[in-house]
Order: sequence, then structure tokens, then C-alpha cells
Amino acid sequence: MGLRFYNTLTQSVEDFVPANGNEVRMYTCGPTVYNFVHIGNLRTFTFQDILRRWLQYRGYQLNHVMNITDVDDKIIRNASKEGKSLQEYTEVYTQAFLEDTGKMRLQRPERMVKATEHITEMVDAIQTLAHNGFTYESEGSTYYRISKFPEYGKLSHIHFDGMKAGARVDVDEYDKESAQDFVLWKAKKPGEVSWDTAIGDGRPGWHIECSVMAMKYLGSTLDIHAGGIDLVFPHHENEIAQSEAISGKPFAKYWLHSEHLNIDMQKMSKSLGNFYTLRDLVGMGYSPEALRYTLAAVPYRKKLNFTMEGLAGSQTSIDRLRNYKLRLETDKLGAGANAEFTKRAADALAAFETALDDDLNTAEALAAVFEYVRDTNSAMDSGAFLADNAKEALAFLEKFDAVFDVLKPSVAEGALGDAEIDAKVAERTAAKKARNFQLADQIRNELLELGVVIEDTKDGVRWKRK
RNA sequence: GGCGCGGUAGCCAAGUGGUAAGGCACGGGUCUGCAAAACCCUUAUUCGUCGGUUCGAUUCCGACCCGCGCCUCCA
Repeated sequence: MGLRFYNTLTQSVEDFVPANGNEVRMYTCGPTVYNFVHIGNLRTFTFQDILRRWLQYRGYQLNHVMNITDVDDKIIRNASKEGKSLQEYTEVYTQAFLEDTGKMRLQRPERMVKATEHITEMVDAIQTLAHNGFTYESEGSTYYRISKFPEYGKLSHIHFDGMKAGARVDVDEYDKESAQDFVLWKAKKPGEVSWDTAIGDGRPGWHIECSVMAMKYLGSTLDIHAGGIDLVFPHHENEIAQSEAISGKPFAKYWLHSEHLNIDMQKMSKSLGNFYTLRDLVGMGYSPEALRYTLAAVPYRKKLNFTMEGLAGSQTSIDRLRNYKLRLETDKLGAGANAEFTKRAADALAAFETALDDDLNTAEALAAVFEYVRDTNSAMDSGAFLADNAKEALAFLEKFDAVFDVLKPSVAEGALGDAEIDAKVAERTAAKKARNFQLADQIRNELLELGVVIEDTKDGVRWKRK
């Protein structure tokens, strides 16, 4: 079976077949730049990164657009509170976003686009919607009339025919004809940033930017649209309503949504004091790779229960893989290949690929890796694992890392260069040979303080940076 | 009230109508001048509860209990 994804639109797992051969046109909802990204945001972006990498692994050519929302209520409020312009304020968090996602090793989309740089296109789109009869004006704002779009609710599978008892309704939005109608263009309020346009002086509603930018750069029907599960309603539902009312075509074929994470079984929130950004965790001594691994290891449609114990465990898991790689590179193995392990390498790779093809089952993919690592570690001990098998293992690790990208340490190299460390290690080895253990231990401790760990193995001494 | 997700070893977590992956932690061991590091082994007769279907269910069906999400801004 080939690559397949769970599609929110159809609520089923479907074979993935993009419209144009190998090209994948993908749009993902990026950050609203009013703060540093927290680990919940990063779960979604890490999922999107795994998705990107797996599509590439499978030979697809990506054309991925991500938006940056740089105008919205929170941004306007916070910017004015700090006495900054919109640009000054959002620039800080846009840069921080790029830095943080870089540390997380998230690939950059082919194109990142800002809402404020597409005001003209949004106005055009709203005028087209007006022309097609999907809008109405009220007190200077323009609204989308949901009743004109019968398929409204098809993504979130919410039925709006007849309000249910208990459903909450915005009572104060009296200027809307219907509670589900949403704003396309908000009339200017005193003191707020605004654009004076053909449809009035104001600013865009939240949803229109994504419809406009997605269609501008990717055409009227996307292959994949992805985001966090909370965006299904209303954001993505509204994007569909807007886009399809403009183009008359399906907006996206596959809708992929990632689940949220909890912290120690509870929702992450500032009031509970369990709210973390990448910067917080790095400040506590955790590596970005440990977070990356933690977020990637649980399949994206499962709620992820984030714990500090789990984060530390991820670092240990990564270390184990790094040690394994180091061992493959340094152990003195017999020449040739053991056919048994050639087969196991192929089997492990097949299991790895099958798991990721199945709606990105990262947990199962990792199981395939670790099972192989354990088997071959034992075989290296027994001598059954030969030099060419090690090459196969390294090739497998390379494929693993093309997706998970956790093997390369991101810690600074520290004060010592490789040559200096080699010299120190040689000095210690000589001391050991002379049975001057006091000097040997002293050198070992010195190196340890500089973040270098010495390992005595049956094939000699090797070292690594901690 | 509507829609949806989940409850598998101390923790994280995969999975299937045929008898429970993997990771972390704990414990044990190998190696070692001692250590460290590394590596290996061990850990669920059992998959929320109660019924049903079946030769057989953790896996299907029903009921119930518990936790969570969305329906309003939210990754």
C-alpha cells in the first residue's frame, strides 16, 4: 500500500494522489505573531515538518505556502499597549518564530507570506464575493452570509439547521444577520490600524487572508491543507466557504489536522502555570532535538501528554541512537557482510517506510528503528555483524534522520577542538599504559568538565561531546 | 444539548478477530585499573467496567464509568 492520510473532510483514511503528478501544493496555517511560539504550536509545526519530509522522501516536489498572520485583535491590542507600530511589534515575533523553528530543525516552506502584504488581494476577493452575492454590509463592515453556502459545515461536520439547545451564540453581535455569519472586513475603530480601500476604511477579518494567499500562490484547489485541530472550526470551514464561493471549485482535497498536546494530562494554559515555550525548555537545559523528538514520536492525530520525564526520556533515546551511530563508525568489525543482517536492514527499512506511509505512524516507525538497533548492537558484541553491515546500518540511519532529524547534536562545540581532544585522549591512554591512573583520571575529569566524555571500549578509546 | 477523540505495564505509547511493538524509568548483568560511558537481559496471562457475537476479542456490537477537545479567540 502506498502513502495515505486521514482526511478530516471525509473522516476516513485515503490514498494520497496529488492533482499534478509529483507536485504537492500545500498550504498550512502559520503563526499569529503576537508572542513566542509555545510547544503546542510547535507540535503542529513539527507535524507539518514530518509531513513535508515524508512527502519529499517519497519523491514528491513540494510547493508549500505558510502564512504569517501579522494583523489581528491581539496584535493590535499588544502593539498599542507597548506603543509600537504594527510592523515594529510583529517583526520581533516573526524573527523569533524563524529562530525557534530553525532550532527545531523545521524546514522552511517554499514560501512564507504575510497578511498585511496582501490587503489588495483580500479586498479584490471580498468584492468578488459581493459580486457573487455572498456578502452584506452592516455598519461599515462586510459579512459573509452563511445561508448562501449550503455546504457550510461539511469540513467540521457541524449541522447548523436549527440551533441546538445549549449552543452558545454571540448575543452582542447584533449587527450580523445570523449568528454563524462571519466578518470579512472590519470597519475601522478609532485609534486602530486600518486600510482605506474600495470596501471602506478598515482591516481584514481573520479568515480571508488564508483563502486569498493560498489561491494566489497555489491555485484554486490545493492538494493538502493542514493545521491544528482547533482550526477546523471556524477557520478552515470559513476558508472553504470563502474560497469555493469565489472559485466555484473545491478548495482543498486533503485536510490534515494535528491533535493538541496536554501537559501532565491538563490543558496547557498560562493560568495553570504549565505554559512552555521552546525558550523556556532550553533555559531549563533541554535540547531542541529532545523537544522535536518528543513532539514527533507520538502520531499526530493522538493527543500528546507532555511531561518533563518524557522530555528527558527523549534525550536519552536520541543519545542512544547517536551512540549507536558512533559505534558503527568506530568499532573494528570483520570484513564483508553477514547476509542475515543485510536482510534485517532491508526489513527494518521496509517497516519504517510502511509505518510512515500509514498516515505518518511515527511511533511504529521508531519501533522499527529501535528493534534493529538492539539486534545489531548485540550482533556487534558477538562479532556476527560485519563492516559492510555497518554501512547498511549507517545508510538506514541516514534515511531515518532525513525524517526525524535528531542525530546531529546542536550543542556548541565548546572550548576544545577535535585535535586538542584527540591529543588529550592520547595523553590519557599513555598514562594508563604507564599505569599512572591518577594522571589518567585527572585528564578524564578535565575533559568531562569541558563536556567531553571518554569511553573505553574493547576496540579502544573513543570520545564524544556531551 | 450537538459533534468528535481517548482510556493498553511506574511513565510515554504501537497494534491486531488467533492469543500484547517500541521508548523511558526501575532491577539484574557484561565490559573496566576503578569508574564512567556503552551495550545486553528482565518487567502486562493482560489491554476502563459489564454484557453480547464468535471456536476464539484488547481488537466487532451494546450499555455504563472516567478523561479530553470543538460548538467563542486558540496549534
